[in-house]
Amino acid sequence: MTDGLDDETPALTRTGGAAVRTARRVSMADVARVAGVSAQTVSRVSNGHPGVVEATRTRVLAAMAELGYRPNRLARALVGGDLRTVTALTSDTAPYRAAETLRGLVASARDTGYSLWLSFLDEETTTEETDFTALLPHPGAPVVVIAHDEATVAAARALRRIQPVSTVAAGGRGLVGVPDGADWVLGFDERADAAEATRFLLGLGHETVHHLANPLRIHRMAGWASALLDANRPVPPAVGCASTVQSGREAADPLVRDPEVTALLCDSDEVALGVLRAAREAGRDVPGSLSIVAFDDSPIADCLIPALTTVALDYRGLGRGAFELLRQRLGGDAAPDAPVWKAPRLIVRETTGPPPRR
Amino acid sequence: MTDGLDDETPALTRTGGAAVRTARRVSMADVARVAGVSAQTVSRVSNGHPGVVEATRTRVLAAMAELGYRPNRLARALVGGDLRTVTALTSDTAPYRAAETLRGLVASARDTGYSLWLSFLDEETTTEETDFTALLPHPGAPVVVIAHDEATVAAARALRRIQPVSTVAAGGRGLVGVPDGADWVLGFDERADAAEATRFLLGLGHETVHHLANPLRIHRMAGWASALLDANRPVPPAVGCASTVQSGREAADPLVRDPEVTALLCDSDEVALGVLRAAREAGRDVPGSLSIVAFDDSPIADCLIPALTTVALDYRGLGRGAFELLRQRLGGDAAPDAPVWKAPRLIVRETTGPPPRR
DNA sequence: CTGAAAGCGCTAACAA
DNA sequence: TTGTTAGCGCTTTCAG
Repeated sequence: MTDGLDDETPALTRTGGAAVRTARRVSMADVARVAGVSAQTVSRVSNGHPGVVEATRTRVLAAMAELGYRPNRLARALVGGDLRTVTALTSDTAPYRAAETLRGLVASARDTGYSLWLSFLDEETTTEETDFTALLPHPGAPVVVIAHDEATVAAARALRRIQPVSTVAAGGRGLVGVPDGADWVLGFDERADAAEATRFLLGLGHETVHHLANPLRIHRMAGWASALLDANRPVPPAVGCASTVQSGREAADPLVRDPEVTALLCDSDEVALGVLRAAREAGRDVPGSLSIVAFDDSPIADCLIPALTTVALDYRGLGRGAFELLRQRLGGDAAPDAPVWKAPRLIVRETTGPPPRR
Repeated sequence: MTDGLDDETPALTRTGGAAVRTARRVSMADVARVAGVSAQTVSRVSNGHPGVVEATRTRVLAAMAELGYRPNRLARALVGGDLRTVTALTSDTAPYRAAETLRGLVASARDTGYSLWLSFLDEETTTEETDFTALLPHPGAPVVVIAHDEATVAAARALRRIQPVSTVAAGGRGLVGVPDGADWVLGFDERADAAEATRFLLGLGHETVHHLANPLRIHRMAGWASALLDANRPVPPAVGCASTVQSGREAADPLVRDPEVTALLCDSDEVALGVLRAAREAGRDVPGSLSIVAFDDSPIADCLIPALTTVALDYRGLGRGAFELLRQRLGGDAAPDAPVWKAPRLIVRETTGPPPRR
């Protein structure tokens, strides 16, 4: 190696087929040599340890800059240090909620110099008998599980057993099987949100409100039921569905054929889309003969016809919050006590109105 | 907190705040001791190296199983070995395409024992002056860029310069700025797909077809234009838009107000949803006065009202293909020459019909 | 066919 | 305040 400056990949390309190895990284030793200090001092500077006199510090920093030094996170992690990586564990990133939560997670991770390792729960592999260690970059790696279905909730629990401190289930609060109030769980106040939406529908004059619910979200159900009870209304059986368009369509089918059903609370915008289709096929006019309120306020809500009345939920903020909580539990910083996400907000659009006249 | 029942966290929790270290992993040395061989032999077995007599092999394997040994990938990578990790680089996982591609990637990665590192391009950080090394787990890490917009395309190009072998742009072929025919790029035959969709619309009797296009997808535009030209039809200016619902709605606005526009080819289902809304606001009936064909066949296509005529594209397969290609380029296996994804397919639903009578 | 030695890049512990 | 010694878990030489 002669000059500096080159970094990139000069002659290397021709290495011939297999795993081209990059031009020997600049290591701490290199920096140390240039700065005329020991590797240890470079380490201290690199990690912002106290007790390095300003003069040397500057010298080391200069050498780092000159050489384009970047610490090798693998080596750092190997000695028990921090890989500076969060593992996001989930079963699907396609649903709006999951995608947004992930985005929030990634954003704050990056802001703090963390990288994101993404692990998917295998759909086939059953129950808790998953090999979680295989899902992690290394044992003990901090993970945030983005919990929104049975598989992810089970995973959150199982992980707790293996890794006491480092797991946080974003969106988990209010899910069956996730201990409520656990300090490693983060989620919206689903009970209040559902109650509010239900009251809104009641206020429009509906006799009662039906619920197309994700069976996992017990707090939503509780909020819905109690709002009904408080108003002395009958509580119809909740109808279970997954949080997908198709599932919504199928689950809604019997409901929309029942003229008694005039107001419907849906688990998500995706579900509501399916409901809209089912209603149309059953000849139900929305909102003329059927009102719909959903949750999420994803980008589709605004453009559907009719546009969806829905509760806007800040999943991105939730993702950010999950990361903060994780760092905090890892002993990083003090608790970030400012509220992390925007308050939920019922956005009234076109799918809601008074019940049909009898 | 007193009770039992709460399972989890045995004695470990009390370690006191910071990074609880898990109960010392079992290492190669441990296995070696139990098997009565040297660590080196364990390594050989672990990596399937030849030249280990069957008897020892079995013994080592038994010891591994007994101890629950898992190789430490960080240590392995540190010595120049393979981290067994793919980095997916993209700007957003929310769009259906990106989400599905990612899924495919993750699926085949897992099947081969790889993990996935997810890196997001920073929206703010401009141009190619991004610090790509910072986006990678370690220098030289193999990455698949899921390219679908300017930022990702730029990233794909920039990465090439740094890492000759290991990048593959899924979905990149046919994007401006990605060298066509490059053997590190994988994508659908967008030209043919767009031409087919255009011909379909022409066949319905439309005088011409307008195009709400992602300006990056030149091959789509080429296919569309040439289908028009082949049929001796006028080629109207393509209207640019991003691949989002809102962008579709805005971009479609002038188009749907123009009665001359009777057929519209849209960049994605998301865009088409926005178009549907714009059409509705302009009082255009779909498909009565305006026909729409989109691309993707995402879950929403089927449930929109009217249901979307769209070209189904197998992004999941694309993701799988990208991973295979990557492995192959890394010198892994032979080329997987079986086609990796399902052929595109025009699914005719409810947004298409003959043009309005004049 | 198997083992021993050396070292990847880093940090904890101790010494100076 | 700084340097030295060790060693994380693994793989690559090179010997036996």
